[in-house]
Amino acid sequence: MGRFSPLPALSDLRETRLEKAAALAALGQGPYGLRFEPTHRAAALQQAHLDLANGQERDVEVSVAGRVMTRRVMGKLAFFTLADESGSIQLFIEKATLDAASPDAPPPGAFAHITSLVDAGDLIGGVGSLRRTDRGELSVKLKSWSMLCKSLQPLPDKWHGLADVEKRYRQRYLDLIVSPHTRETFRRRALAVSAMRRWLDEREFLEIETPVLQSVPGGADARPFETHHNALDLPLTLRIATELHLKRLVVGGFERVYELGRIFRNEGVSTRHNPEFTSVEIYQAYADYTDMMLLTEQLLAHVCQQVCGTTLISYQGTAIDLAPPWRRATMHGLVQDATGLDFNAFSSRDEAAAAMAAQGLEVPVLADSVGRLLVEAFDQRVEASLIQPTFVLDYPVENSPLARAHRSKPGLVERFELFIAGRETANAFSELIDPVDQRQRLEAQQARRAAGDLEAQAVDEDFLQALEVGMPPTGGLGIGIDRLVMLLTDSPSIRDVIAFPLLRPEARPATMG
RNA sequence: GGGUCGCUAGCUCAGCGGUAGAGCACUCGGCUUUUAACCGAUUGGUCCUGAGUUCGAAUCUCAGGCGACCCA
Repeated sequence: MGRFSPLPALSDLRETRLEKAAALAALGQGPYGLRFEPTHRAAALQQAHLDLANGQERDVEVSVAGRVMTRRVMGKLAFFTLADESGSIQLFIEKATLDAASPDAPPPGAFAHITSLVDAGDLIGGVGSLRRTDRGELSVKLKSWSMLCKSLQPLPDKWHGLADVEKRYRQRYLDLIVSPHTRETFRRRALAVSAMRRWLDEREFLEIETPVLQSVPGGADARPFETHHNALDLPLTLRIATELHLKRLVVGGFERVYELGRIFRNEGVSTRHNPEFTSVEIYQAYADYTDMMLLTEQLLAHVCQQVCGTTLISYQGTAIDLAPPWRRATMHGLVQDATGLDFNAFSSRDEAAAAMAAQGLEVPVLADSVGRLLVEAFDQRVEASLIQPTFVLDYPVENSPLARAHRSKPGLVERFELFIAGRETANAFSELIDPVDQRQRLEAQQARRAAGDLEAQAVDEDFLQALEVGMPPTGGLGIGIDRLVMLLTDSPSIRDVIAFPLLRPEARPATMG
């Protein structure tokens, strides 16, 4: 039993539909058809018969299948709109034609059956010739039809569609049935993901799946979901990143690897966050973060071109140009431009904090170093302003425990994050491969963890062991697929690009408990 | 976590202290060129839940639930 117990009024509607299903069964045609072979999809038919003039017929036999979206019945003539995945086409249902072509139908005949037993929402198949009506609507002039699935539930309002945002997420199937825009969003998402995989595969990147269940979560600053393995009596967490396992694969000799898959972070829900989301992480041996910048530009411009047909897109009314090359700027430079503060000049955390406070910036207690304050200042004053694609370079080492120390700037690491439309969209490093340095960095993280920072990373001994065996210099990159798809589909909320976003379970009346 | 807004028929919404409403959908009747078809009639309600104020609450108050948006 589902969570949606039918309300009394709804059961009346449902009851009538069940009665119609029974009537269909009594006519020898059940409410649930077997196979049906459509010769065409609606869009293909529309395309192929553009030349058919109004009021003209074309004596070809076609068959179509889909969901009845609207019904207009007038005496001895009826028009149904039939929608399939490609689009829709009208059924021209004439009593004389249909009854003559279906002599087997018992009285009162085939026309009476289709008009009285088929509701909006039902899936039917139809066979007939083509006719463009006087009003210019290409139609299948019906000779026979069959019920493929009797729907027991009413469709959402045919004019307003599904306006209730919550219902759109909870009953996504309804949203998909009535909202072409929603269908297009998920079609584009699939296109983006497959274009990305193809691009990587063509460049000899190997996709290797790594564990979702892990005993030590690592690779990102985030709280994990916790679970438990019964047979081993083992506490486990769901992965918060794929980084540490992909690096083990690089140690193992795979020089170009990636994984495109689901990540889980136990954090709040917002228009930009869903607890499970999709990322792709890409590792290339013998490369560094400058190589990853080039790769990012080319990969994302390619995906955008494939999905949108152009690299010039519009996001929430703002034009964004994804054609490479993209702006590159250091975090220090951007913060100085925005606030006038030169974080290279500060010699202590307190000095930086005082300067920030003087500029009206918030100073969180957890930000206990000049570097962390720099990132704070960036988040508060710069991030939202980075609309066109921008690589932000050279992060403080404190915030980047897995990135390699900068080759020429002390205290910094070779890292960039990509911002588009004011949002972090990608994150990359020259990977830290020095096992001794890595151990110290993770131990420092562990200490923060012990001090109460629940998002600080843990020491992963097995990973450190792998680094001791030796990992080639490597460039690593992570891209948030959901945020990318938001951009490519002009979607304001991450929930618009996740078919079934996490929602609190619906409240049930106490009596149902 | 904070703020604002929302929750009334299957759907979309109005009603804001005095008999629970409209359009669409459903059901019935009419209609051979409709496409939000049209015309007529009839159905359909835990007004999110609970407590309070009141002669009287969908409406006012408080608490709770769920959601949306903005902020952190």
